[in-house]
Amino acid sequence: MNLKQLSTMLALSQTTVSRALNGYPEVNEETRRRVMDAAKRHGYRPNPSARRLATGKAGMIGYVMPTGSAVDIDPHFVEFLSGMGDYARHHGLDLVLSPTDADEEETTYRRLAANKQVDAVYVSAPRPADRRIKLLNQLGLPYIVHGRSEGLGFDFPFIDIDNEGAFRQAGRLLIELGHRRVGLINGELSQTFAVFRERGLRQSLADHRLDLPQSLIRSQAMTDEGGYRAARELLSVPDRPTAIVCSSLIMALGVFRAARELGLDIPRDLSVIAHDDVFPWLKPENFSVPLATTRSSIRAAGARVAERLAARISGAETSPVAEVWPVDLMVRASVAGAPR
Amino acid sequence: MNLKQLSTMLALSQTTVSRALNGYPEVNEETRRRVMDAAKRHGYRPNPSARRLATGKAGMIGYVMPTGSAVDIDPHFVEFLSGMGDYARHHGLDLVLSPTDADEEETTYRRLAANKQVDAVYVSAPRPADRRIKLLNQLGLPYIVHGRSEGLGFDFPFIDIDNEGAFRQAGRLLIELGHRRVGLINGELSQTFAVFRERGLRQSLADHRLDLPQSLIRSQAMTDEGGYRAARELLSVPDRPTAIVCSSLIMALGVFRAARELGLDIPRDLSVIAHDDVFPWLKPENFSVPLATTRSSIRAAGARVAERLAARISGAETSPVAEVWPVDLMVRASVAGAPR
DNA sequence: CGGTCAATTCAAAGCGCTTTGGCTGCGGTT
DNA sequence: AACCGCAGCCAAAGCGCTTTGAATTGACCG
Repeated sequence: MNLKQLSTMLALSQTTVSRALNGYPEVNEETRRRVMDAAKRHGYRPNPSARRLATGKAGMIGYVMPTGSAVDIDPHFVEFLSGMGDYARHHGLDLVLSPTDADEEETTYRRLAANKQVDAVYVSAPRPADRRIKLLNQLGLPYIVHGRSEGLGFDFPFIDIDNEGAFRQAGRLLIELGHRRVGLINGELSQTFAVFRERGLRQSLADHRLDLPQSLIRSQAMTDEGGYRAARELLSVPDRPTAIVCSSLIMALGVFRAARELGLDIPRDLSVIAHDDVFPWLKPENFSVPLATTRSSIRAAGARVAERLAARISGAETSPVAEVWPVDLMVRASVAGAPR
Repeated sequence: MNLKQLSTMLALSQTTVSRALNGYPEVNEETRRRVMDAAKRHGYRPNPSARRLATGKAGMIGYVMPTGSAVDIDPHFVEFLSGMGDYARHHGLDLVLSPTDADEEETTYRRLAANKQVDAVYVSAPRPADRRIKLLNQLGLPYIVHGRSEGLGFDFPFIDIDNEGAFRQAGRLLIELGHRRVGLINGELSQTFAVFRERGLRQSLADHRLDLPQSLIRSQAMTDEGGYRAARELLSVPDRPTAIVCSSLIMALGVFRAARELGLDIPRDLSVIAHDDVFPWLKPENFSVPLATTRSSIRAAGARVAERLAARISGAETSPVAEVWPVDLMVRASVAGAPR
């Protein structure tokens, strides 16, 4: 069932039917009703390829997905995706993933833009001075960055959580509890969020004339094993930290394991705070000692990004709006006063 | 730069240029070279919408993604996706995710098929007698199922791992080690894989005239908390199992925690074997006691599904090929002889 | 009563590509 | 010398939709 068939069936022109369906005003209300009705009854659905060709709009949101044996997509991605799906579902948007070799990202963005394969894209895990953002800006393809980038020299639309504030809060709490040596187990510093988190923690310490020496920092892939290794290293020196702030729940698993192996009791000997992106399958309150966290739902962020992308596509949003979400500090049993 | 421009530029017809580019034989080799050359030099890329409209082929693989606040996409999905990406990337295929309310899946499949938005789809997490499979079969949209379904009354193309064999092996090992009471912490039985795993374990026990009573089985969502709860229940009775087989690494986290709380030593008091889908961020060898697993890379499966979908699209594969992958049993320190 | 205007409707021109159905030469046949 | 067959190329017809520019109609105006 296509437009032509439908319109002859109704003894109307394709023009009118098309307009009736797309809500144009210059169509008689009764005619519109007839058309809508017939369309529904015959299950008419406009062919998206044809529509795309005619309008140049794709009705899709794109994501350039770096892949390759060396690239691990982390589990945060799927939560974020769920969030985008939550929004997209109600707005007839589909999501297109374009898998790409890590070193061909640029080509892929260009292709998506040139072909108008998608109306907008989102950029995740931005790095400082991220080249993708520069490129997108120049291509004129609508986009939203999930996270932030620094040193780009222009404003761009993003949504991010207040990573700096989150870790500043975490640090402040620990200091108030008497901790003086606080360790940081972070994601890789090539990611902006990790830079911000370090900055936040450092600042809370500086506010109390305390230091965050390099020896107390580890920055690496956010895996269970990474957390474990880092914690072993930090905790195996004589002057070990009495508290650790850590960038993900998965890393925290490794931290707990390391503490156990070293015979350190949480929170008596070691306080731990981790950032929680809110996974349905791993919850901080279920850790062997309920884990204090800085919490922000990455899924909610996904939904919001989709919403803003839709706004940019429709032209409702045009300026480089910066949106920073506050982060909740959830105090749980894994923090306590510093051992003395 | 479009076909028309390119062809006038070359003083050739669109027909010839199109054919040259698409490798049709009725084009002079030298002409073809010239065309190819000019196309590359000017960065010509055929507009996919136009091509789609003309050919009816989409160049995309679809996935109907159930979403909604009640629906959690589990982290396996992203690994699977990575795998599809690994293949798709080299073959110019994009992936389209159509987020859908759980109860509108059927509509979405129909839409994808009717509009030819995608050339093929894959179906994940199949249930027994899965209606989606029935529907796809009838719609004539190429598809591959990742996993199996039973009781459909016809053959369909799928790829699955040998869940039954895996858990049979796991059971056999435990029995040989002297275990007589073996518990099962499974995913929900609405999923076919869970049915197969239970069947496999039951069979290994039956081979030795042993029973798998309902009291030793828990089937539920595969979360850390689920694993914990189930393990607490199984282990809190007087006649507790001496071994537990468990359907996922994430659940195993909860099992370990429960054992720790109950003062049970792994493997002295309790042997544990879990199924490992191979996550880069959580590895069985890094558990507090290295965890024995039945292992199969879900990412590899994703790549293979993409490959077979491509084959079905091109017509290279037509029959309902069933592909079942063997599963490796990785024996590690979490299993030992039964306590006596 | 001719003319104007707003409300509706329509025919037709694209959008950029693939594909059908020729057409043109030229070497080779008979 | 007339005829074939084939390699190579082309014009034009779609694919199904949106949108431009015009036509039609009836109400309303002076």
